[in-house]
Amino acid sequence: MSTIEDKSRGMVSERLADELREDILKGRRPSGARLGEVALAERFAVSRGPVRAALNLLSETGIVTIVPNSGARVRVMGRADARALYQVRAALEAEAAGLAAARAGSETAAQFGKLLDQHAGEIAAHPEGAYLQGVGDRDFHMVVARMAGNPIILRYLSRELYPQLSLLRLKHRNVTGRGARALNEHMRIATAIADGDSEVAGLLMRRHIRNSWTALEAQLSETAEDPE
Amino acid sequence: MSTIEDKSRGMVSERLADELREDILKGRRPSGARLGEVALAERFAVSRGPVRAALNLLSETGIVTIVPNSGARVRVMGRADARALYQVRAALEAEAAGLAAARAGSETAAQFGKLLDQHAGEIAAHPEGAYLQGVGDRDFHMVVARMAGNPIILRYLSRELYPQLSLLRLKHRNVTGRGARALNEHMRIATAIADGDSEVAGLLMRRHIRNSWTALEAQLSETAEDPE
DNA sequence: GAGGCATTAATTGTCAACAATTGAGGACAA
DNA sequence: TTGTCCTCAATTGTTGACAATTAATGCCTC
Repeated sequence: MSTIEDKSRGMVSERLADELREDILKGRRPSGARLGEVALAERFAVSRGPVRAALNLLSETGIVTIVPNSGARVRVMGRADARALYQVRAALEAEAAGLAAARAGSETAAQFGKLLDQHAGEIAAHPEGAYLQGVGDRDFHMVVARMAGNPIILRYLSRELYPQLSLLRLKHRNVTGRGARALNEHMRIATAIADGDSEVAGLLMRRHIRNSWTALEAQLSETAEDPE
Repeated sequence: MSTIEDKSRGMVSERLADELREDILKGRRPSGARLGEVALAERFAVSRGPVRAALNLLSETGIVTIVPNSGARVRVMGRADARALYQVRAALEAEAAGLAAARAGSETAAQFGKLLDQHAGEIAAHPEGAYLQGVGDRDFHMVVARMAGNPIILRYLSRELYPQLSLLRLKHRNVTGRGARALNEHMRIATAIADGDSEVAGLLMRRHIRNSWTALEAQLSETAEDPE
């Protein structure tokens, strides 16, 4: 079917990276799968140059690991990786929440209200756990990250940590009905940000992510494959 | 002279990246300088393939900016970039200090003592400000980052934030005798870490970096080139 | 039969030529 | 003189062939 498909704007290597990222994050090409350059080049009807560039791009985001002279594979996320990920996430998102609070304006509360109402509707429609894994939860966190006004934080979160999170969640689909609790925590964070209370916003965000980690860790324990 | 020089192990692209990074961080190839692929390829007697790979590597670290179809340049760090950098640094290093404290053992205090004694000696030898810019200050922060045991934090700090810091400091050489004060702050942080006091360690580290930013910001104001 | 070593097929790293895009410079018209 | 358009040189993006490294296969020795 699709050789490289639709949008012909931009560099081939970036379109390739987009395709591959979607493949990986959608569950095709499972963790550990080889990503041979020749195979990919044939699959997308393109030479090996752009393929290499695309693989390098994806290795930056952390969803692909490249070992020199051996090749690229879809990253396998272990328990230690997940823990490290959530630690960094807690630090960066707490900072982001604090910065966002410091920059909050008079219209901030209304914006958050609209967004969270929408999320509440989605949760009501899908009562059991569709919230956390979809784009819903990330939306809130992305909004906060953008509000922080720090391009480095935004880049780390959107380009590296969140893709890795998606990869991590591929195997632990049902994030047991934490949706309602998460939404509640989001609302409290939003209030603190809108109030301009940096300290509380950062604290609540940190706690929120810690709770998220606790829930995920329990799941990791259930489906325990390997001790480490 | 040197074509690619000495160590012939490893990939050409990585050796190239090392050479270029050193060139940039040593002050040759000033901010904004073009990094044409053909020129670099001839300069290092190598083809354009590895040059492209090396430039991509350096753009990941943030000391080179690449605009598609236009080329690569040494990054120009503005005031906003510096502020964002120090914000992220504060968040990540505070987290690292806290994690390090949580993992501290009985030998930690002795290790820090040895390191900081050495730093004190260096400061005594070079009373005016050689401390902060050299490898000395970074050494302490690197030790803390390693102690944290979080590979993501370590990678961000060593591979991205610190190179950018070096680039930023290229134009503001003399970090007015903050050496002694910085060392004092380091000692207090080390004590907190060795005591296993995560909260205080994180707090002190955050304050330490905030102080560092204040000092740098003053210098940026003095040599104010552009309003932004 | 098991372990170690040379050989070989497969894959990645590098090269040099080709295609496409960009930005500058100049000519021309208003 | 100024603004616009066109042309062209320079640079990046892509391609396919060549070299080097790796990992597995089979053979030989113990």
